[in-house]
Amino acid sequence: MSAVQSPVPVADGAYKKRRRRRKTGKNVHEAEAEVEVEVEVATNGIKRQNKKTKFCDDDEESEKEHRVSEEHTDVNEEAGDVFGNDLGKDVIKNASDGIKDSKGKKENVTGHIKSSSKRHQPKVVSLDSDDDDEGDFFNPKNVVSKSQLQARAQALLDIRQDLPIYQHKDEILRHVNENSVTVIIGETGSGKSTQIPQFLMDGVSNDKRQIAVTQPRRVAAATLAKRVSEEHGCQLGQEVGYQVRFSNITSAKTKLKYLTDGMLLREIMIDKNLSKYSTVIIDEAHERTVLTDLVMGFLKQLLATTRKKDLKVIVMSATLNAKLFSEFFNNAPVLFIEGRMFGVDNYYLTESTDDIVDTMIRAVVQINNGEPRGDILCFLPGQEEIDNAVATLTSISSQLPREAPLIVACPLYAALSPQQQLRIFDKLPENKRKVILATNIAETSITVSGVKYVVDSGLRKVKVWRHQLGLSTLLTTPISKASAKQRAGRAGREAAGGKCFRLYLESTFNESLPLQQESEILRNDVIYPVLTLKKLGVDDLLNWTWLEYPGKESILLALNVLYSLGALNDQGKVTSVGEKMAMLPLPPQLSVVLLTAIENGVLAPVLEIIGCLSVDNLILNVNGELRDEVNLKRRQFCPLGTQWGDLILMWEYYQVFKENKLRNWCKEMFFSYKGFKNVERVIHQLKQYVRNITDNNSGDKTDIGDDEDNETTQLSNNTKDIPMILKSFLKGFITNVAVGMPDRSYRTLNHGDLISVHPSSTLFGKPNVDAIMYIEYVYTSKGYARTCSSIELSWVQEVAPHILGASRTSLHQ
DNA sequence: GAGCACTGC
Repeated sequence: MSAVQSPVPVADGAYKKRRRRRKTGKNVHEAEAEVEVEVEVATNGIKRQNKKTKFCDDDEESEKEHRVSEEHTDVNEEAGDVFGNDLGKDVIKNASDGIKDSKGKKENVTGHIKSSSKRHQPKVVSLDSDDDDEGDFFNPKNVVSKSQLQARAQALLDIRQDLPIYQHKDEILRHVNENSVTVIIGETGSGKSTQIPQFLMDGVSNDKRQIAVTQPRRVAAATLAKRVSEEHGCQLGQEVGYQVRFSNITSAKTKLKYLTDGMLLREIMIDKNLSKYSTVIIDEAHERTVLTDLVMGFLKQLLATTRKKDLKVIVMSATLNAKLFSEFFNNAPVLFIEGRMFGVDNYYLTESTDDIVDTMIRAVVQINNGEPRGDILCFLPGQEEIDNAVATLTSISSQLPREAPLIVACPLYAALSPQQQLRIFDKLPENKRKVILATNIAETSITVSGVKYVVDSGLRKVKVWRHQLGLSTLLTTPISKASAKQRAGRAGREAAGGKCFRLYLESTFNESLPLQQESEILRNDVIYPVLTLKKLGVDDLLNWTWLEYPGKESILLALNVLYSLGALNDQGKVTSVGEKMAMLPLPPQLSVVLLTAIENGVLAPVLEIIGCLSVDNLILNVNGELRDEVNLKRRQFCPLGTQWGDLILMWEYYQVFKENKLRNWCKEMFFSYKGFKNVERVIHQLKQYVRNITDNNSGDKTDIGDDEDNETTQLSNNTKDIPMILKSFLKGFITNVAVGMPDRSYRTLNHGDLISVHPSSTLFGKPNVDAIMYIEYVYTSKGYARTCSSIELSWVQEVAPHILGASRTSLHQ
């Protein structure tokens, strides 16, 4: 069975052009003109084509003008003329495809926000530099004088006042004042994330409480806080600050705080009433991360009870989902704000193909030969496709027509080292054109400047949790319309004339792409959410205020897992172990490991291994000729890891790093220096949590030796007790054991399924061991166990006596 | 026998 579906049949580089037209506020239904579009194809064997296509006004990507009714007027889509003109109908359709579905249903739509000419674009700062040794993204070191700050703020004020949103300050404030929940829909570039919080801050200067603005990503929280502090004319961390994991740049003076939604959830666990906040703004709600969903569920609950009168909630989202949010918060009013994106023309294939990389390359070559200057951003599903495309483009670039710019292909995905990632920001000479081949990382997380052309495969990889099977699979699937739009928008950030080439049929876009991606809470297991709810005393999980109900099966599975981990008792109440697990900033399984390690007296090494597991892309992949050489060099540091597998291997690497902390050593070994620095921060943070936990248990004190010269006997005595370290892990990953079979395969202990050691494991390619324990199971082309350790089967019985007997039968089938 | 998308505490 192939995991890769190719839903977007693609042809060899022939595009149908579809002009997108900017609306002017006149009758938008006026024109259906025909234009001749010439598409010149220059690769070998591809014909030159002339295509006639429609010039139509079904405007998905271009700037929109949202006209809306007087406040609280019910808008019926069928009755567009409540607006007094044809626009009304279109506004609703554009404003939210969700609303489009609800024919005849009522919507509260308020506000009218117009456009103006200049654009607002906060400076993009690369935070991924390998030189960043500091824990904080931004931390003001050199204090600037008050007058300098104010001069800067005054300069920025001109830009701010030119934003469309600025003209509607009073209107926005009025709606927020009159409603406990307001939904604000705004496109990229509308300035909603920077301006609305400031409006509120100016409006409630006598309130001692804070305004919180949540973001799904840490970098976004930090970047926004920095920008807004400048606009506000203060030092970052004074009136305006931010708080994310590992950095809290706030002070007693802070009125406006940007934070990640995970951070706010943590604050909810400490103070259910969020009493220090007057207003909570949920930004980027359309991304529908698990954490954002949970926060919204809690806010709804809070508004229904204790904070009914004095808490203001604002949900901010891109154009989709207005209906979902509005209905969830008891038909809260919806405000629309116009964005500042330039129009992007979309092109589609006229014929389908099954080789996405090949088609991508043809498209790039075609653009390079025929289109004016401007970088090309390509979206591909994964690393493999990107590496292939980069290799091909690099090899053919010298054979391209001399008059065309020279193609410089740059890969971009998370597993690349920071240095490699930074290549996308290089300035190139006139005669070269940058072609960035990226995963989804370029859709939201990394913004590249200079992009004028986007080539979109229409695919992405998604991790899908199958609760029936209890495992996750990594699937290549079609993106959603919302995603397609977001990707296309990357060509319209800086100038007009951007183009997006979609490597699928227009009918595929219209008819088969889903409106938006399935939310994360439906795709993932809900072990962490369920534990969080239990910790907060929610007993009736099935009837909790879920923004989207994850399903009974999924919840029951989570309850089962939590029960077997000891987090819940027979009655489904959270145990003292469960309480601790909920507070630890770790996945529940790793929390169990950590707590077990305390009992087993192997806390120090286990903490270090958990630290390594918590950091992504620590040990980088090496491709090509270097691979064997690097593997050989790495091996000299890990005599134990070679024998015991990946967990111990990581630990040995970390020991070497800890000794000298050499940047060059990391570079040579293809380890991420920055990653190891992050491991240190995780360990440091976890030690603080462990100290809190053990302090609360009087008499059961564990010295965790936070600093080097304070290492106690408990730490140093047992560090080489590998079996005890691995047994601690086994406690949390007892379900992830596979037994070595005589035919060199492995079969899982609980179901007897076939499983393979992932090629990235040190155990890969070695003779079978007695049994393996793995941290993660992924199904791609087949079932793979990642991060494997060699264990003895007898340990399973030792750690969890009930497991082995029960599963014998399935093994011998 | 040969390969993982992206976040968050």
